[in-house]
Order: sequence, then C-alpha cells, then structure tokens
Amino acid sequence: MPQQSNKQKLFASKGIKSTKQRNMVFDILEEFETPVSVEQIHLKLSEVDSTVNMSTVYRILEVFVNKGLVLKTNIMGTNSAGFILNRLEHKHQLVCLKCNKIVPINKCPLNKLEQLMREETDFEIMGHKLEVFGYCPDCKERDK
Amino acid sequence: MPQQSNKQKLFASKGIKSTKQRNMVFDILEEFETPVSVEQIHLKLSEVDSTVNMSTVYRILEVFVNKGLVLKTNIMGTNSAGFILNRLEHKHQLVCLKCNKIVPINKCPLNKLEQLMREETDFEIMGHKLEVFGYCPDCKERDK
DNA sequence: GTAACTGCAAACCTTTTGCAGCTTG
DNA sequence: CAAGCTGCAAAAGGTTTGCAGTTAC
Repeated sequence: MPQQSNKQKLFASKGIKSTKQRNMVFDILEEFETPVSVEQIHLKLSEVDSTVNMSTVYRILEVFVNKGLVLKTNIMGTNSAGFILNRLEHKHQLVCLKCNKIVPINKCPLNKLEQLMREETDFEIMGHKLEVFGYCPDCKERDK
Repeated sequence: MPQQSNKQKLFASKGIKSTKQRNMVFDILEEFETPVSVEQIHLKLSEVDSTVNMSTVYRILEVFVNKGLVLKTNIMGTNSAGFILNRLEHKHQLVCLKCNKIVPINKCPLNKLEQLMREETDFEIMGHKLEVFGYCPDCKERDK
C-alpha cells in the first residue's frame, strides 16, 4: 500500500511519531480543500472512533502546524481557527463580508512574487494565503 | 479642523452615528498599519478614558466592519481577532511560522487580479489580505 | 523500557448578550 | 424626544493545560 507508506514517510521525514489519531486527522485533512475547524475534524473523527478527545485534536494540529504540514488560518465569520493541509498547489477564496458566501478564485499570480521574496528576504517560504473581501451580487443589491 | 470634519463626513456617509467612543476607536485604528487586537485598542483607549468597556469596543468594531470601514482578520499566532482600517492603499506581510516575526512586503501584484475578479464574479470588492508564511532566516537555521 | 502521546476535567481567554441608563441628532 | 449607543455583569464559545494512564519505537 504505497499511499500508507507515503504518509508514514512524510511523518518520519518531519520527525512526527505515527499514531492512530494522527493518521486519522491527517486523512481527514486530505479530504478538504478549504480550511476546516477543529470541531469539524473532531466530528468526522467521531464517526470512526468516538473516544478521540478534542484536546488531542488540538495538540495534533499544533504539531502539524509547527512541522509545516498544515497551515493555520481562521474561518471567516467565526472565532475559530481553520486548518488546511499545506499542499503545493492551493486555492484562493473570494469572501462576501455580509453573508460569508465563498467563491473560489482560480488564478494565482503569486508564484513569481514568492520567488522574488525568497531572494529578497531569505525566508524559507512555505505557502501563502490570499483572501479578497467584498460584497457578493446579492448582498450588494440588498443593502443599498 | 478639516481632519475632524473628514471623519464626521465619513461616518455620516456610512450612516454611522458619531459618538465619543467611536471617534476614539477610529483615531486609534488610524495609528496602526498592521492588524490590532481588541485588547490593544482597549488598552490605548484606557489611557485617555478608562471607563470605556471592552464590549463597547467589540460592538464599535462590528459596526465598522459591517460598514466596510475596517477589515477583520486574525492576529497570527493568537486566537484573537485583528482589526485594520480598510485603507485604499494597503500593506502585505511575510510572517515567520516559528517566531511570528513580521516583514512587510512592498509589492502588490493584485490590483489587476481584483479588476479581473470584479468582472468575472460581479462582487463589489472592498479589499484583500495577503499573508505569506515561511521561516525567517534565523528560525530556518536554528531548526534543521 | 522510555519518551512521547492521549483522555479527561478543569482552567483560561476571547467574544457575545440582556438589561438599565445615558447620548446623539 | 426617540432611536440608538454604552457600561456592567453574566454566559457562551473556543482553546489550553496538568495529570495519570497508555502507546510507539
């Protein structure tokens, strides 16, 4: 099973001990292309194993973030954190400030910018997050 | 005093009633170029008027956000919201995932992208937020 | 076998809310 | 004056932590 072994290699390469819980959380993260809340992850986990504790999820995500496997952002319109796998490719979002509707953006002019910044600042760049704010057609009309 | 009157005009144009507290919060926001937490705002307020309540600050910021005067994001590495004036010009940041060091980015290739999105999605676009994540030179070395 | 991970329960911090009194236009 | 804003105190929501028991290497 090469899938399995890829994940194990990834964990090993980052110095992350492999546990049942960490494997499950990672699998869940792989299913999503937009940021997921801890609650969502915990809920999905519960379907398979209802003994896994919320604080365990928090701790696992903290490890993943520190090792660069996952990016932590926040979920628009809430006070909770959102977590997303730090894939090489990525998605951007256009977010309505009023109704929180989300429209994906399919263009990304930032790869060149990243390269430029790498050279200028000597940061090791892991990824980026772009959010564009505005009012969607519906809210735009309703409000004025 | 033309400054003052500009602010009043801005409030009026958005249908925001002018109060002592709102004026003070707005003035504080003007001092910052990166997102500020509610606590920071409340602290600064206290220096001038220690009777202003935290919940008032929250409610004022909510109004400002709903009227498009202010953008709500989050402060990296914390669980608290960050607020920043929705200026026409804006700044971007390069954030170290490890030590949370922040380096400003002086290039923004996104104005064209905004225009493009406006046409494609019919959103009324108010602004955008770009965060680039990585490890700063110091942390990059320290860790591997 | 040992260091690291997990579950549980409690603590902590941030944000929201109901209500009574006060301010602004 | 009326509508809307504010202060206070309490509740709600999200996240972190200490500890004892368990698991991965």
